[in-house]
Amino acid sequence: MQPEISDQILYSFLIGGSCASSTTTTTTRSSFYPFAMEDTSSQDKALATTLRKHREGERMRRERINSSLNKLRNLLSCNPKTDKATLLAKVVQRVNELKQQTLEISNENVPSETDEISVLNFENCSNDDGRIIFKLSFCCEDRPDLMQDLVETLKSLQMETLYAYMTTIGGRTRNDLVVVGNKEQHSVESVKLLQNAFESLLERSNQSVMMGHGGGRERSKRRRPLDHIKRV
Amino acid sequence: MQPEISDQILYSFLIGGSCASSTTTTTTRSSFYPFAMEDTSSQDKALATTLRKHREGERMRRERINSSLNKLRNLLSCNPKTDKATLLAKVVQRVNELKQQTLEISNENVPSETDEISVLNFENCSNDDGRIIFKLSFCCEDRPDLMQDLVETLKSLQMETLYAYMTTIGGRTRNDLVVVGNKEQHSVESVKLLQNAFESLLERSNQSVMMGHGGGRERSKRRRPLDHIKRV
DNA sequence: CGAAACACGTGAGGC
DNA sequence: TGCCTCACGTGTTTC
Repeated sequence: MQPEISDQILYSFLIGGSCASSTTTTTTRSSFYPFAMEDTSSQDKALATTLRKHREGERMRRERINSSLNKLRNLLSCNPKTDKATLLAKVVQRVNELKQQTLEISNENVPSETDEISVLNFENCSNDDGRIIFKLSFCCEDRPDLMQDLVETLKSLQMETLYAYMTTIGGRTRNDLVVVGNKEQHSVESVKLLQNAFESLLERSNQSVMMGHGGGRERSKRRRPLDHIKRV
Repeated sequence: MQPEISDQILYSFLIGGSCASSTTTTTTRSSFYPFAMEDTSSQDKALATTLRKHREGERMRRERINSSLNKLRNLLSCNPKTDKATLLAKVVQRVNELKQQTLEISNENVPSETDEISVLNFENCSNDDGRIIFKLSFCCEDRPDLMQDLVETLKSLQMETLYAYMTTIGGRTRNDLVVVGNKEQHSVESVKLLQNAFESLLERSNQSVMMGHGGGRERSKRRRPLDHIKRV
């Protein structure tokens, strides 16, 4: 876009043609014209090449930056003409969102070392389709028939599983479930039902674990030093 | 940092002091000095304020951009002195990573409309601790005893579940499992074992579904228009 | 016309 | 010293 100024003009300008930068310049200059070569020493030439390198380096730098900016425009799939400031603001927002998402996912599914239950209903999920949705999370000692137990518990409560994220590490398991019930049979109060049902489920887990090998079913082969931790 | 040049000098320079930009300038200028006030008309003053606004606007723009850049420096938790180019390159990389991560997670867990099985072993997970790890994914019609069936199948194969991500939507379910087996009993060949075992598991699923209400267990109450789709 | 965005070349400063 | 990065003010374009 901008017309390229030749180096000749450039360094002549620097040496002789200083205007705003030099306040001592007088009007009585014998030669102001750029191509008056008698004034140009080797020093001036060196300065000129320095400036040229500087200029080119700066251009490369701008290219690198703008290259990344364009990539970001594509990644956020926004208008190619989006200006830098708004683009970067959007990038900040997006990175924040993505960071939080992955954090939630990766942290949520790590089994805790103590037994826990959490039940809540999704008030905001009020699409009025006659269903009521609950989120259920619990951590406990793992056992082979836990899944079966879980399914039967929900069946007895007349509830269905929508999503289940289950993680088992070293004998302990964390389960995050989204379950639905009919509104004819369930209300917000069913939170307590779920709570009670899964408390007894965890209770059964503990008993089965505490009975040891001789009693009920055999324990998981892999043990990690968690058995000594108190139950809540 | 940079010394602020007064508007006076500035617009005088613009009008009278044109050097490199104007090629028609002659040496015979009566007044070249910036502070020759006799030349300053109201037009010049207007031009000066225009320039001042322009300058300030540009400063604001830079501030907005650099503000976002600093936020990104914090978000990526990298050195506050990281230069713009490398910072932006890192941002591109990070956004790509995060995008792919969340995409994998959110897309992987949507049940497909056709029955599918995929088994592979993690060659790269060779920590030589006597265990061999497999990743197992399958989609099929949902049924109440699926989980129990799954657990029993793995038990018969002498394998344990490390992670399980299960999603059920409208009667169809997708299960992604990471299972481990002992290296004394299992090798890479066990991929086929798993494949066969879960093919028959899916086969049982189809039979139980096709038997309808009269036969086996009752079907899920929520139905979506998928039953007519051919099985593979 | 003004407001806003961009690329440019330059001076300053860090290593 | 030279190389690199930044902030700055400007000329230009677009709406």
